[in-house]
Amino acid sequence: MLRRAAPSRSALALRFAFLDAISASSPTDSKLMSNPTSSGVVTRFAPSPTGFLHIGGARTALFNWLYARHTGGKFLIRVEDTDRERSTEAAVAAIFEGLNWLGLESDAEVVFQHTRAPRHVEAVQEMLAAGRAYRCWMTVEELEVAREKARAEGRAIRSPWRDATDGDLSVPHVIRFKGPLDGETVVDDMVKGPVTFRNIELDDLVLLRADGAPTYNLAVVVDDHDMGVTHVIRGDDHLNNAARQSLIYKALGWDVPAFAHIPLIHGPDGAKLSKRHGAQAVGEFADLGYIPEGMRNYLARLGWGHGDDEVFNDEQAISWFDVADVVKAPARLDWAKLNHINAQHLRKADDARLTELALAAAEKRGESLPADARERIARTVPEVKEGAKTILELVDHCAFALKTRPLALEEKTQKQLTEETVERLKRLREQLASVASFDAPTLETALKTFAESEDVGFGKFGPALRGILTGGAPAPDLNKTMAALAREESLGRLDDALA
RNA sequence: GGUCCCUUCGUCUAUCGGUUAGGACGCCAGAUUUUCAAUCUGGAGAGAGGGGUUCGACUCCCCUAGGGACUGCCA
Repeated sequence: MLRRAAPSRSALALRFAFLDAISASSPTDSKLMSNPTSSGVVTRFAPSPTGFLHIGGARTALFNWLYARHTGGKFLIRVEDTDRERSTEAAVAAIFEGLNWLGLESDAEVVFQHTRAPRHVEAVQEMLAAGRAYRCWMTVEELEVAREKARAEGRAIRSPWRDATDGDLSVPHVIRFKGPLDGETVVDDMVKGPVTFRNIELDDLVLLRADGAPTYNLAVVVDDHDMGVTHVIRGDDHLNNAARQSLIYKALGWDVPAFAHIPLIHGPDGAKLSKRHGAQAVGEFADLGYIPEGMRNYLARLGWGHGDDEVFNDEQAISWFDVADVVKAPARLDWAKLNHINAQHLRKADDARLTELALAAAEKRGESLPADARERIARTVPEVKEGAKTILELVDHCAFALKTRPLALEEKTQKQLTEETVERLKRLREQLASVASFDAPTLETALKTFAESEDVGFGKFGPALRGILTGGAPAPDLNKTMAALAREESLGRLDDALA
């Protein structure tokens, strides 16, 4: 089901006349139309490739993705690279790397906006022919003066060429939209509610630059229409643009899509997110050890909620998400809560996967690792993952198992190794050597049995044992620590210290 | 300057005219204890201010204050 326009008779006539004129040579909107979806909903994420994928952009993408999944619709991606000067290949790559890491992939081929320039120009020709656009020869200097004057008078800027009938076509000029001077435009926003703008306040924005290149405000409208986008979910910095864009839709005789302007994400201090707040790029969050599902959960909870639900999976998020429930106010990034949410997902994650992530993180850190690091981490991860908030913490928690014999003992441990304790630990060593299976539950029993047989509490040998096994590194319960080390390494470390 | 948006514990949020204003993170205290965490229990902690409307406002309206966006031949 496509969102076809329900244009007025005159607009329709103009449109068809124009399409006949350009006929087969120009790209038409039909080839971009996505296939019908069961719900008819089509959302999109339209990043501008001038930098990395910002955390705020990631959340915008997530909301679009969630809404499309929730409604059984489609999620599309379009790269807004009409500004050829500022768009870079590296940025495109970085954005997709971030999107892929988060698991947000387009349901159709990605559209690069700059390739659609002919179609954008086509739409402008149409508006020009219909008297809904005009050529403007204002110079940069004239514009500056006019802008200052308009600002001082507290009104929108108007070009003197708006009603001109002549002009030298051989001289470079822009083409502006000819907006209505009276009446008002209402953006019925799904998040903010109806927002009314008086048309007189809306300036005539440039559609085509002097070099003939389309501008953002023109390109979004044409592409969203051609791609069959039904719901435009984006940052609320575009709310003002929505009114101008609505006018363009109407001038073209097209249906205006539903708009949902979501508030931006701010830094912990409430100011716009910037470098001094730490990470901004999703790639940085990945490097800090956050995992995609944790990130998705946290991001979904920023500016949206479903009752008291805090920790949830994708399936739940998809079934619960609705744009109507998005919060109106901007949210602040809270690292502590991100850590907590991520920790919840980390403990549910598959051990083999965590092992690989931890190994990669350790290698990336440039740590010198034993040859059997993977095996050591694999044994340790199940015992320590409940205490880790990030992959980086997980690596820290594995550190004790990655040490190689003989371990350097802390001074504290050496002091604890009195003759009595050494003898006791030697007896313990013999007990441990004979346990049937070197797993945590069995070892726990063995330790308890040993303490009882010695008629002492753990305090009499636990700290020293720990020191010997870990060299002072943080580690889980002694039974788990030994299980992670396995029999040979555990006994070996004991022998090194008790010799 | 103009237009527009926003405002519940420190933070994220619930509430959609009637609640002791709920939950989560964080924080504090206690429990546990063989380190660091984790875990468990308890606690402190909020409707920006002022007017209305109403029998009754966090909830609806207005004003003020504060924050933000836009005001580009950037997106």
